[in-house]
Amino acid sequence: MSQPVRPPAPETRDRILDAAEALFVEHGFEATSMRMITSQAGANIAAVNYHFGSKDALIQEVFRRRLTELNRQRLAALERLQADAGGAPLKPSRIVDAFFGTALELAADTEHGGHTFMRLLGRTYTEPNAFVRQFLAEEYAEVLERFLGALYGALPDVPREEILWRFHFMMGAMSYAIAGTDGLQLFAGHFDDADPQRLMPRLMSFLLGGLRAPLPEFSEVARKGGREAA
Amino acid sequence: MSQPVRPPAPETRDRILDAAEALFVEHGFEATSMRMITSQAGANIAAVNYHFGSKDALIQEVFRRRLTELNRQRLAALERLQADAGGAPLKPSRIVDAFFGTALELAADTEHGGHTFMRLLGRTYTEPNAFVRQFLAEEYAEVLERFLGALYGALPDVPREEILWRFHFMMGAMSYAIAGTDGLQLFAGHFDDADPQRLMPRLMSFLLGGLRAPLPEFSEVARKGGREAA
DNA sequence: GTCTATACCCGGATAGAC
DNA sequence: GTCTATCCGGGTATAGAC
Repeated sequence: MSQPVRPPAPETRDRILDAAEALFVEHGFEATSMRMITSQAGANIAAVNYHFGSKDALIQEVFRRRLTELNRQRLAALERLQADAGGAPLKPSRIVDAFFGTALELAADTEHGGHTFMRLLGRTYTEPNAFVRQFLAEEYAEVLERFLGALYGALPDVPREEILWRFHFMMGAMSYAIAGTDGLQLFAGHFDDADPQRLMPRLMSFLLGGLRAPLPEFSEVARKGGREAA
Repeated sequence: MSQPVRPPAPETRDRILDAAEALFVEHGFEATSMRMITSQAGANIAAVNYHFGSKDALIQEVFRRRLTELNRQRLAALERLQADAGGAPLKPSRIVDAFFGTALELAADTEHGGHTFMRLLGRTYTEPNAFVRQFLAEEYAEVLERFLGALYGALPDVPREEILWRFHFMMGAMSYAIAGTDGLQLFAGHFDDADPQRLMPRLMSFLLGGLRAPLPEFSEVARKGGREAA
């Protein structure tokens, strides 16, 4: 019955990551104590510090193991589009789908914690915590560069600055879309149809409508009072 | 020289609120200690507990004093629209402007802390903290009811569920719009033009484009793999 | 009514035994 | 690799000064 090499039970570390991810979603980073995490993971308090070094480093690792994979898939989807197009300009809707659709697919995966993670990620973009923001910016640098470049090429008539802002707005909409699938939000009691299956087409319509909207006109004079006029 | 009634120096309480608001924006709720707040406000540690009862109650009061006024203005703007229309259906763009434009105007006020507050509010919609969410939901109940009703009337051909979701998406976009005016976000280094004056038209174009987008089609079969096809 | 000093318990981090 | 003991800083409650 002796197996040649029993894999050296790489358990504790992963159990801590899973427990932390779930608890962070439910309570937030700060309200989740290391004692909560380790007790849920069946580990000792000091195990977090041993395996990760600090609570902050644990948070970072929770994101890293998921985000790296998500952004890899996003880049792969974009590269597939570009290969299929063979040099021709891409359709903006495809690009948007490669970025946001991939994320929503992960959010739809309730079996392996993808949904849990995306809820966490969505609200973390605006985290005040400096090290979290710094880390996210680094993790996203390449993907943003590539997707923005693709959109610039797909929408040559739209000023780049405008595309940049609209991409930013789209990320906000997605963040709230994911958060909104979980009740207990501002619209609690209003949503009759929170079917995750339908979220993707709903969000995609909205995002593309916003991305393709007529360009804004900037009036040189202050526009104060513009709303008051009938 | 004896004045009739010297107003009994209602200072400490307000100084604490101002200090808390500023520190919450910079560090977040949890990372801001009561000792930081009271020392910045020139007050004793126990003053928070005396004036507000707890840190949570202080957070709540920071929001209440600003949010009540913002939502009052929103409702006033909506009522003005309805009075001017005299029973005729409202233009969706006007409704959107009454809600989001009013908020952005507050965000543009850097003199009296409006900007500071809106940054804080934007990221708080998705707070995991249960009591904060609960409180926001109550503060927003009436405004949401009224604005959604107005949009239902203005867009009779759009399913209400769809309007609801799109309103939710719009709030996400606005939240990120405000957060994006402060550098140090994901897009740090990308924005060349973060002029707050231009943010309003930019965001409005996007929101209206999304709101008026063609309705999504829900396929009955699972759409898995739809993106992979060329 | 307003404010202060202080004591309490909980949470994160670390050292060192095993 | 894991656990125990301990330290320091955070929120909170209270007693009492003004």
